[in-house]
Amino acid sequence: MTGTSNRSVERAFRIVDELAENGSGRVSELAERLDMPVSTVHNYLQALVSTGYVTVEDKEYATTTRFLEVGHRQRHRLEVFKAVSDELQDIAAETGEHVTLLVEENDQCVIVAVQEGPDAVNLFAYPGARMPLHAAAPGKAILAHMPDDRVREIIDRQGLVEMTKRTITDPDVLFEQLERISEQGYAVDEGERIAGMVCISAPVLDKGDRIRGAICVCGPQSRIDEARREEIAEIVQRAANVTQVNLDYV
Amino acid sequence: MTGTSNRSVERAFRIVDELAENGSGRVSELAERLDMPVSTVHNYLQALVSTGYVTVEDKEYATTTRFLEVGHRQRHRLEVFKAVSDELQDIAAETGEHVTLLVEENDQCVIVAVQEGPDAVNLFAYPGARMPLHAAAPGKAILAHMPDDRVREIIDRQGLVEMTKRTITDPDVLFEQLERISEQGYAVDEGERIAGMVCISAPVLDKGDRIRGAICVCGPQSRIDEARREEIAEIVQRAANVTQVNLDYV
DNA sequence: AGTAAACATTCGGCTCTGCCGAAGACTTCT
DNA sequence: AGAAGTCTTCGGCAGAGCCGAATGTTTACT
Repeated sequence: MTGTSNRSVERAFRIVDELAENGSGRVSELAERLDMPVSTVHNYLQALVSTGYVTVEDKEYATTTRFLEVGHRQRHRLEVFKAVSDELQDIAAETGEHVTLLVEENDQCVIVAVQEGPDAVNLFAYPGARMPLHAAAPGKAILAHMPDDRVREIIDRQGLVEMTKRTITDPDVLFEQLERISEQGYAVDEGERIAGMVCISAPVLDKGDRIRGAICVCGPQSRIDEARREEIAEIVQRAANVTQVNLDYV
Repeated sequence: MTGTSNRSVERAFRIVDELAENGSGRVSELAERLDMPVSTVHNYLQALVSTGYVTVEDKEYATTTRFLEVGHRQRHRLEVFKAVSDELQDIAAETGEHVTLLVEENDQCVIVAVQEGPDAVNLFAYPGARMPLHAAAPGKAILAHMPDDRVREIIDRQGLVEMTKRTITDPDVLFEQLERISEQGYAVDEGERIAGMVCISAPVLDKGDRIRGAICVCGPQSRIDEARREEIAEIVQRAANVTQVNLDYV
């Protein structure tokens, strides 16, 4: 964990990040945005093209489907993804809402799979999308099953960023909630990440009680009252349970 | 297009490729496989970790979900992907088979989206998966709508690799088929890429008649006889047509 | 437990590579 | 046609990456 790095690698991926950010990318445009000399950016782009991770058409550079490929390959090796199999689709059909599978990675909560039910609201949710752990139901479900000092580390490094007026920003409040979540077996958030959205999420644990991910259902507040919330909680917990069992056979 | 490159970038992505290939990755293991000094590989991995594209847990290095993210972002900007919207799902439901959307990239045929119908055989098909253009129905559908000299260039660079006994390996035979495909509006292959598989594919063209991609249905030969084949051809062509129209509004 | 073997990580001095200014080719405006 | 902007090539220099060897750490075997 020393500061050992490699400028070229860093720069190459900064360029990739920039391309991913706003799809486009002409040489001088990138050079300006990244504050690098034009000829340098040009060199890097040449190199990236020759790796196959970037293409150029009419001087317009863009990332290729290699990223999709690498991403999907990794996902297929993710045990919790294999274990969840058709559960997401089943829940989506049963609840009609927006269903996701999420895992923790680098102190963040990352969507691994998305399944939209027939009534799903159009969230900006796609595999790979990230969010803070403290600011949504799945993240809280995950934190609730981590050792306390690990949670504290994450808070130290990432802070408790406010995403809406209802986001939990007080560590004490958070820890209190995590306690309750771990007891009741599922987490809820009401507009803590996106105003007007309710999310209900259950954790997936392995045999050693290590947290492996969370299954989450999201829908608009207007549609999800107290009663419906408990109904969904049941469904999500059941799916998490099935996944948990599957984990042993993947 | 000169040989200008950057060793560090090249090496970094060779490491990523290796990680993607077989998920695993300890330092010395990679060093051996890539024929690089251990300390060098170690340095690169450190650099890659600091970019966020690679993680390490217990000395085991792996690619992160960043790749998924970058891939999906790019896909969302791909016009033909947006235009196809729910068509794939509809075809999958209607035919019960394995349905894909593919595009050309760097002389290859790449899967962009997959939708499995209820009876779909389990192909090793995921977004980002690549195949030669000449060896399957979608690739042929795409080639059929490219200028002849472009096709010839691709053959020159890539050759006509034999994937099964039935793969087309003679340029003359290929050109003859492309002619017929372009006339009849769809392409078929019977075990040319995977023995025992039949694929039926229709091209998606834009207003300028430029080829943008292909929609493809795959199923086992046993289930797809002459009559069924024509039925599916109808369905695929209809979907391609809808997509084509949508292209103007995305 | 103790020892050995395998592996990961740090260090540092040498070399070669990435660096970028400037010039030259294109392209796109006015 | 000229001008302004952009892309690409070139080349000499500085410092970044390189990797052998030493050190620390884990694993495996006796």
